[in-house]
Amino acid sequence: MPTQSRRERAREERRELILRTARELAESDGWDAVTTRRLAEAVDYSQPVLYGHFKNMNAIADAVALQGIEELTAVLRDARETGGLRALAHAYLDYAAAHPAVYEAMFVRPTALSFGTPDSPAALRSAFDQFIAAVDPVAGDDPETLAEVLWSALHGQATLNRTSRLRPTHTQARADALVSRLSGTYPAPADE
Amino acid sequence: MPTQSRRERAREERRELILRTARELAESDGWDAVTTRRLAEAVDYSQPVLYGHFKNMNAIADAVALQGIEELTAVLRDARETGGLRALAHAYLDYAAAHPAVYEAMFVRPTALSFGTPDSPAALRSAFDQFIAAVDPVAGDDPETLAEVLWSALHGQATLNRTSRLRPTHTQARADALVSRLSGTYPAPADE
DNA sequence: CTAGATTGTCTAGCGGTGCTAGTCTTCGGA
DNA sequence: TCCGAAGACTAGCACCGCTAGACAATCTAG
Repeated sequence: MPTQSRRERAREERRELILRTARELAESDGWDAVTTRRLAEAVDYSQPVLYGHFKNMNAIADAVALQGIEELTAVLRDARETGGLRALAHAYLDYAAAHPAVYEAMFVRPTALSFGTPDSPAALRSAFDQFIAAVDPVAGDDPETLAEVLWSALHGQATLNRTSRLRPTHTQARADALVSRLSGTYPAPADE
Repeated sequence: MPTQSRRERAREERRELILRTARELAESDGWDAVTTRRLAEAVDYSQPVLYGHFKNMNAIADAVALQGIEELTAVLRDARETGGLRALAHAYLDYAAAHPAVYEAMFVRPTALSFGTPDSPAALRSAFDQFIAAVDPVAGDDPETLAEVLWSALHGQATLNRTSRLRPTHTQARADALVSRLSGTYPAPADE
């Protein structure tokens, strides 16, 4: 049985090598640079080996996205428990800025991951739950809608920040303004 | 002079034919389907003709994006003048939903259009001015930041709506919730 | 210990992509 | 009328995702 297991272990390691390499390649040169040939070259195997582990190139990006969602969920949970809504917002934008390629795989590239409500990979639902928990204190009835508003607003900032479509000097101010307005605590408590 | 003009006119018509066809193709089959061969085939010319009018394939998408920005600006101006912030928000999302490929060319695909503040094609600045004007009544000092917050929030909703990452039943509710919170006119503080 | 089946891996190749060099043809101006 | 410019095309390069088919290594069974 150790034989069988040995093979499975090697196989799993190869899979992770591919994933890790793809992620690094994407993060350093963009997803366009992650081609079957280049990726195969980087892991020192031939292209067909990739297809023994993943259905196609897209499935590799999807797998990276899934990793990212789990990471992001942990980051968001921690931030929310520590510093509430404002901390969560900044943590989200920080993560997107720090891992642009992973972020792109998660939420920008077309993906086969199911987001609706059918059987989302649990990780997805769990990430979204952080948003619901974060807005709960300030949401009226229907926290889910407000959570969607928050998430999409952050997502918009993350993507437009990245593509240089917003003033790079005001990323913090935008995040703060969003949180203030959404939570209803803005005009600045008068002044002190 | 009519001779020279004749050529120029024909050239301009060809350019517009390419642009129109590319837009239709993108809108019906997605930008991935807009390849030099297919596009050339559709306009009944050979591929090199495309390069006589545009530097490369990306420049064609950029040109479509520029058209879209002008359209969108007009739509936003009209909505804002008629129904203020709320109308502008819904008009934005409606435009994005009605012309997904053009929207993608404008704000999702990597583009060579300069968004910063250097010499944005005027159309860009003019579109953004609609957001500033819309939030001005409810913004404190710094309407520009709030305008960026509004725009990115709408952009986030537009893109996540499109990729089925938000509940399709609640697009209106999300837009309304965003506008309410940003303008500060929501559940009514406290409860009555 | 050997025979056969399974698994791993590779080379080679298909059709498609963006883009360009080189050639020919058509047309406007002197 | 002749010539140069502009228009258009065929052919081709290097790359892409992906797969078929051959070969080598390994495990399983007798």
